[in-house]
Amino acid sequence: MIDRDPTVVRVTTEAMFAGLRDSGLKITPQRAAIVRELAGDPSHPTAQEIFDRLRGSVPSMSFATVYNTLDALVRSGLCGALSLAPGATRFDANMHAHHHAVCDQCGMVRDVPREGPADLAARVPGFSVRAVERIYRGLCSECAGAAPPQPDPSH
Amino acid sequence: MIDRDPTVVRVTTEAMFAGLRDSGLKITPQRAAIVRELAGDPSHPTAQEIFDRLRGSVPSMSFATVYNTLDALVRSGLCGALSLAPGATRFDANMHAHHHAVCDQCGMVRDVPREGPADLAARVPGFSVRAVERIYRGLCSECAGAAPPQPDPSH
DNA sequence: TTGGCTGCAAAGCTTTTGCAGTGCG
DNA sequence: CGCACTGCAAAAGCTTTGCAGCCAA
Repeated sequence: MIDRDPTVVRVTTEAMFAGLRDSGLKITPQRAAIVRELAGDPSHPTAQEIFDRLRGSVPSMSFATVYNTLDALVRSGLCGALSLAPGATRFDANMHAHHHAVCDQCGMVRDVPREGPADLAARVPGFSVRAVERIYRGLCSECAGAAPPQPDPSH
Repeated sequence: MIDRDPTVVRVTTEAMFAGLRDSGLKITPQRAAIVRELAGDPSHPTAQEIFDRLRGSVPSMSFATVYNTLDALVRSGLCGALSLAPGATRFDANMHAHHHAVCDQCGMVRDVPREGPADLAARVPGFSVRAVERIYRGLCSECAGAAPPQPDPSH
């Protein structure tokens, strides 16, 4: 499920192109570059990070275009937008159902496969549940070395 | 667990004052007002909302003080900071272990009691899990009426 | 008394918007 | 060929910072 080998990247990229076409959206060089960058990066980059990486290869790329394109992808259901910690929104090309691990220290976000049956039997009175998402909070292996203790910032 | 009757508000307020003292922090009129406002509000207000509500009763209140105080409370483990959706951080005086329901439409955040055993047996390879948090995404009862369909932004 | 806190204001970061020109389909 | 998309720039929303004066302990 944490599958980011070249074949999967290609398949994901193709699926995003097809999805854009299906939604009646145009495939421009800028969008193609953003899609390729996102599909090939499992680290959940921010809009800023994507922009910075593409400046070299697509010099005319503008900030607004990155936001516009990511917004179009999210609206078409072709990628996910994650707001799991303070700071910029992160984007996720992995559209399989999965959870996330977030490092308290460095902010890293990693996919965590969903094991066992979905908790879609979930019922919350007075609320129409569409999806249940889990966030594993803690420390990534890099930060776990001699990390100072930290109070729980998320309740 | 969603307990916000006057008695609980008083207890929560007292606990926050005691916690501030224990952390060597001063209890100023501004901080007292912020603590009371937060303890009495189960709706997870933003810093802006708290500021707006206190403008009337504490005219000298400044924006930076609201942020400073909320930051002090979070650092001392006396309240939680929630980043569950795009937009401003929300604050939560409920420090019992619980989950959250987030409305896709209006952004409302509601506490959801944790039922059954904690999933603290959770294990993620290469990650040191401190807490597992669940987010129920969907529509609140108000938005569920004739709400236009919405693509899953967080899968 | 004094170090921490407040208020003000300015800056920083993230995201959105308006608009004229461009190019994909 | 037309309309969606792009780039630029400015603005809007959220949060942090610097600093002089004030006050809780």
